[in-house]
This record gives sequence, structure tokens and C-alpha cells, in this order.
Amino acid sequence: MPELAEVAYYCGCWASGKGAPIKEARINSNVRCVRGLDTKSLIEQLLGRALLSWRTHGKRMLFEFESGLWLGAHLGMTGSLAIRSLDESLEKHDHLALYTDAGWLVFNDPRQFGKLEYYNCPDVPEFWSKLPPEPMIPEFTPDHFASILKRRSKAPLKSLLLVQDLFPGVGNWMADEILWKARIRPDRNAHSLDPREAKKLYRSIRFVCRGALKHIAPNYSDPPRTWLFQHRWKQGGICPRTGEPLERIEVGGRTTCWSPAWQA
DNA sequence: ATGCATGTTACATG
DNA sequence: ACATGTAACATGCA
Repeated sequence: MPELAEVAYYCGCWASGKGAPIKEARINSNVRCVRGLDTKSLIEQLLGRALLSWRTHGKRMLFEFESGLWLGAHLGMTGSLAIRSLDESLEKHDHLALYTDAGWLVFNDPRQFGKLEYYNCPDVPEFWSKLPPEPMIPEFTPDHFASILKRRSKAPLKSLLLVQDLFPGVGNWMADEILWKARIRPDRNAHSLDPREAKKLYRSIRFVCRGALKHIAPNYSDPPRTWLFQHRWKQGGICPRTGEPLERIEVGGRTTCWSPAWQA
């Protein structure tokens, strides 16, 4: 589920727990999400400390707790965050649960492709400030984009858009949305783009990232029906621009939805 | 039962 | 070393 904007939404789900000291911490130490983690130490460190701040970068989330404890989270394919009220019980796959006066802050992930990490440092961990620019910010310039296209000229554009070091936060539905909006076939490669198409693709990336954040991040509402988003998974889905059937193909090992009459 | 899933990565291949 | 492709991971749902 979670891509750029869904991650931003889930990241905010613990907000009402801000400032509330953690009175109890539980971690399922036998799930894939915490493999290699010293869960005993993490639990000890969480106790008594309150959540101070949170931020996202692409599909990553980072939570700051008191006294220089930072909890990193990735939601994988099926992860989510929530607060469970104190009178309801925890749910299956609540792999991390932090008891506070505001409720249980939980990390839930049935498929366990998500990941939790922690860091001890007074300020934001070093690696965080070195992450590549997200597509919607000013630092993601046309020149930066051009250098990506030049360096990775042979991969199908659909695959390229999914590389997190290049387009942090873009996932399967966003990549399809971007290419549909730009009217470019998903199996084209960067080498085949003329300057006009490259410019169109750049603008589409920015439009989709910003639009997703605007529509989805505040309360998980769907983007408008003018987007491919609302049509892409339906059986017999119709392209909102042409009225013709959407098609599904596999590109770079991922299911890809596109509109043959619309994308060239 | 079968096939598939909005993600990442270790490993294989060119 | 670099770019790209494939399998594997663990669970739920149609």
C-alpha cells in the first residue's frame, strides 16, 4: 500500500501521542520486520521517553524520542501505523506497541516486508540528511533529472521510476500515474526520449508527487477521478482520457497498468 | 485451490 | 565495477 503520500499519512497517525511518556513497550521479536535488531535494548530505551517529532523521506519514516533516541520505520508492502484506544485490545500483526496515556502507538504489518530500526544520537542521524532529493522539492532540478536519464538510459522508464535512490517515494501506482500523465509508454527507455518528452516526464513526476501529497496525505482520501489511480485496479478499467480499456502488462517484474491509445 | 499483491534486496547475468 | 533481470520473503484476499 504505502508510497510517498500514504507514508506521509501514516507518519502523522502517531501525532496525538506526542509528549506522552511510554509506560510499556512490546515488540514481536520473531518477525522479519525487526530481524537483526536488539529489541531488548530498544524496549528498555523507549520506556519513560516521549515522542517529540516525526518526518518522512520517500517511503521512510523517522520518529524522534526524548534523550536522543530515533526510531526509523519502513512500511514495506502492507505496513501501517495507528493509535489503538486503551480499552481495545491489540490486533494481530501489531509487531510494535507503545503504551501511553494517548493510547497504544502501534506498527502493524501482516506481510512483514516492513522494517524497524533505531539510532542513538542527539541530532538527526547522519544518513538522513544525505538522502537523495525527493521529486517534489526544489533541489530536484531539471538538470538533476537529466543526469538520471543519461546515466540509466537503457532501463524501462517504469523500472527507473521505482528506484528509490533516484525517485524516493515513487511506487508502483505512482509510476504508472506519472507515465500515463506524461503520455509515455511504460516500456520505453530513457534513451528513446526526445527533449520534449523528457520535459513532460519531469513535469509529470512533480505533478503526481505533489498531487498525491495534497490529496492523500492529510486524511487518506483518494486522488480525483481524473487520475488513473481510481481506474487502474478495477476489472475492465477504462482510461479516463480515451474511454478505451486499460491494459496490464509486466515491466521489470512489476504489474503495470497503461492506456495503449493514450501513451506512445 | 490458484494466482496475485501500492516493496526491497541478494544474487545471477550480461 | 556497473546496469539490469529474477527469485525470495510472509500473509491475506479474490
